[in-house]
Amino acid sequence: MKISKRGEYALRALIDMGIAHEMGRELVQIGELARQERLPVKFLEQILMQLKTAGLVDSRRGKKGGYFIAKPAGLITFGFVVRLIDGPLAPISCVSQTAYERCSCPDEAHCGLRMLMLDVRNSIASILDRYTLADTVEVTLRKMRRNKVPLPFLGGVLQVRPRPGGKPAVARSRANSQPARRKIAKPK
Amino acid sequence: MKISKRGEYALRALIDMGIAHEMGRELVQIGELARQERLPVKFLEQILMQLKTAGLVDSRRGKKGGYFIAKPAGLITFGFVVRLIDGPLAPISCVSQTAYERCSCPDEAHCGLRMLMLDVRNSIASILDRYTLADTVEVTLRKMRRNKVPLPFLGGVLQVRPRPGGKPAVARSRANSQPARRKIAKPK
DNA sequence: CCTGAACCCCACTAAATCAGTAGGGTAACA
DNA sequence: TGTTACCCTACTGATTTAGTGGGGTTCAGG
Repeated sequence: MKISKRGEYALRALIDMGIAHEMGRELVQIGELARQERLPVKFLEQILMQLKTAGLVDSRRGKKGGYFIAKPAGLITFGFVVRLIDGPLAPISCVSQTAYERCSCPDEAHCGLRMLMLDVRNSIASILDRYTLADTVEVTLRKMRRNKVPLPFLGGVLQVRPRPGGKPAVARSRANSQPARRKIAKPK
Repeated sequence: MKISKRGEYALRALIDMGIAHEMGRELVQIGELARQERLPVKFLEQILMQLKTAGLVDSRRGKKGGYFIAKPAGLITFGFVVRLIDGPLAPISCVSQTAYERCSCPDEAHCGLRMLMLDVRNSIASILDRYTLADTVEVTLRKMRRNKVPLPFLGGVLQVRPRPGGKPAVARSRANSQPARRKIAKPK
């Protein structure tokens, strides 16, 4: 039931970019993302390309370039990203809603495994399709502030100037565009 | 988030053996399982070996041999089987309860992805660790009876004899002359 | 106009996993 | 003693994974 490293890195990078945006940084360079999450630059580059093609991320080239999320964090669900990188959420494809495929069992309507796996897939999807990047960014930042750990993407940030037509820079508005629908469970 | 074919086949075979047991068949031959689920015999054989080593299944050799579940179906959880064949349920290993492994992120306690994936893993585990083979067998049989579809593994311990001569029978007339003395175990 | 930082775009690959095949060996029943 | 069905090991082709490598293009700043 694992997701791939590729998927994991994609999600980490997106969360980082979401946090950066919330901190007033609209551009993040790939090197900084890679350093923050301690993962290989060139691999991350591939992944960001994929996210860009999918419209989740955009970038600016040139000397002061970088990446940024291409739409409001409240509109990016984890389900979308995981499906994009790792394919369907369903444990077996005969219960997938987005990529159904018939399986080898003789009678799908009376397949006990199918009933069970449908439960599992619904349970996964109900989490991953409900939570957005905004939710996670908000929870993460709140927790960091409460525990007084240094926030990322603060150091030497003064070169923030969006291209004309870009989204205006916003300085730490905790108010979320999309209200969180559920609370993320606290780790033990 | 897929489980492997191997895992899927293992679960199918176990469910079949559970049904067979419920129908009064204590032994099921591998060929019958493979035919029922339409999957390669030799591959299934490997899988059953693995289940046997794990103590889920036992077997009898020789001419009237076969496989059977080695303990009450109510004690076999899907979580156990999936973990056995496919490894941990957790989407990323830093939220696995049974096979925790540190990930590359700088601060696990404030990792947004981790919080989310912990939710996912708990949600999966709560289903897979709660449901047993007995539950699924019961639900499946009830549904089959309600919809009046022919039940598999009828015919008690008697088995359909193959055509003498070695070649498999062309027609699949599995008409059972014996009125099935079905030992219907009452659903709880 | 030049330089260098940063994104863009392929190609490639070592290792692992997957999904089986193949081919005997051994126990038990008739 | 022969057949049937389980037991065991090895192997393999295809695919996926997790990256590397190496240039090319764009753009700010001097």
